[in-house]
Amino acid sequence: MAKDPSFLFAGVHFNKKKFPDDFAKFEEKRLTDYSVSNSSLFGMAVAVQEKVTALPVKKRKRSGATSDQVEGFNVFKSSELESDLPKEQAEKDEDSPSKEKKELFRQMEHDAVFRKKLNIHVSGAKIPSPLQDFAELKTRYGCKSYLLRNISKLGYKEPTPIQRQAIPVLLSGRECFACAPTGSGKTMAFVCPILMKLKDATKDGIHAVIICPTKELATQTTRECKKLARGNKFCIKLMTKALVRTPDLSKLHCDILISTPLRLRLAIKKRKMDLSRVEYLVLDESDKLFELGLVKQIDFIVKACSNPAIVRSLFSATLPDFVEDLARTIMHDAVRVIVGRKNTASELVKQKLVFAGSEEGKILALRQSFAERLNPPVLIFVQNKGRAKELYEELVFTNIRAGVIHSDLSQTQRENAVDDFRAGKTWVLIATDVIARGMDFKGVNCVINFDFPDSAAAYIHRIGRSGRAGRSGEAVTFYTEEDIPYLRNIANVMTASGCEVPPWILSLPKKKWRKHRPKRVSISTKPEDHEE
DNA sequence: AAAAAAG
Repeated sequence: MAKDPSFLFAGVHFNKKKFPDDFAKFEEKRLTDYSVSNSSLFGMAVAVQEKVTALPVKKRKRSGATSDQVEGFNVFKSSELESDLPKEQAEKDEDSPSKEKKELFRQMEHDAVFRKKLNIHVSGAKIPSPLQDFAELKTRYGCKSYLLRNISKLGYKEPTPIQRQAIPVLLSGRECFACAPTGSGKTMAFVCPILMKLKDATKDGIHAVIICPTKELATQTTRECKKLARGNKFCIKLMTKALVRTPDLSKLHCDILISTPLRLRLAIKKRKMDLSRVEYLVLDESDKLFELGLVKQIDFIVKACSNPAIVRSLFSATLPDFVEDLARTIMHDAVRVIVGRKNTASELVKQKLVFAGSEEGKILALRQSFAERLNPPVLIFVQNKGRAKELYEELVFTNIRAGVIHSDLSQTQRENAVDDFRAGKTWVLIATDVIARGMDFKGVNCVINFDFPDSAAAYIHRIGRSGRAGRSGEAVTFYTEEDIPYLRNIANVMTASGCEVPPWILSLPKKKWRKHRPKRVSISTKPEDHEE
């Protein structure tokens, strides 16, 4: 296993030198904002705090120190700063400081054991205890009954590790990096604290913003928010074309606004949308949002959210080091929550590699596998839009009910493709990476990587459409001669999540991700090609 | 290097 997890993103071309500048500028502004709106002392405390909290992270990177050592650092730090104790602990035994200290220490030991049991790794100062159960939301944080009712009605039995830790962190007003496997309930983990913190009396401005990399994901997240908020009069809005055209967008009231980056940036720029009162900003699939081409828009949005008391959080199943480094320059006293190991695939997915020989071999292998056993719903990922269209043409004339989705389709066509697949009208959905991230389809039994993925991160997200919410799943990845140099990168992910890989693949030379994707010959077994 | 993110 490679020591450096950044191998995962070796193929991502990212100008590390360039963007820290943008963020440095932002940071400058942020610090001055602090000194204007708050006391300058507070601004200084921020800088000092960041210096201190950066230490354990660096230590971890260099020496591969375990999270326990990192937590040990926090134990030390917290016991020094008892004036800032969480309320519930500070209230106890006010008359006897040594007893108070002991009780706190006992609690922290207990938390450390509990986190270890659940494979939760944390770093940062004064991290709140993980939740024992959802009921604790009421006892510890005064959560309203409607939300607990919705949580139970929606079938959440007990919190997943990311929910156990990220919810208390966000509720305590701390910024947060969160990395947890695909399908482990990250969306609920950031929506729930927002709903709890919103004051239903306020009727002005935008209070929380969630950014998603695709329209499909934004739509899904909006629906999820509305389900959790049911029975309450919160205003939850998806940033649609129609909404952008609303007259007087600058006076829009909305409790939670969900948007894709470009559309929101345009609304701020052209329609004077006002984000200065935003209290919560969530960057979902944050590593995707920090990719070249999107990061500038994210930067613009982050700057537009000028409320100095804002709580920002980053969520993803893959969190490369460069994203953390970049984000750390803008985050303030952030807590880092990692469930399991960073950048690993869901262990619920049984992964397989299949040598398909050539491009023609792939379509044959697909046809044969469908003839033997078609266990819908099945998702098929291809390299680009053109190939999605081609493969769809291949399957549309068979008795297999197939759908297709990619960004060349109209908004309605895209929506229909998702809806039909969800409703079971189509058994097989052919897709580009547009739906590789975050999309939650009920019980996808099998993900087929018809074309080899672009990166280990893409692989992890693609196969993560299956094996969600505790269900098992299957993933098959086709490869050809051209893909062999990159096979080992995927094989490493497979072994890390407990799947068997032929030994010869693991002994292949290490290779960084390609700069040029293979030009794949067209998928060409159309009947007319053969008959004429 | 493609895909996605506007209109």
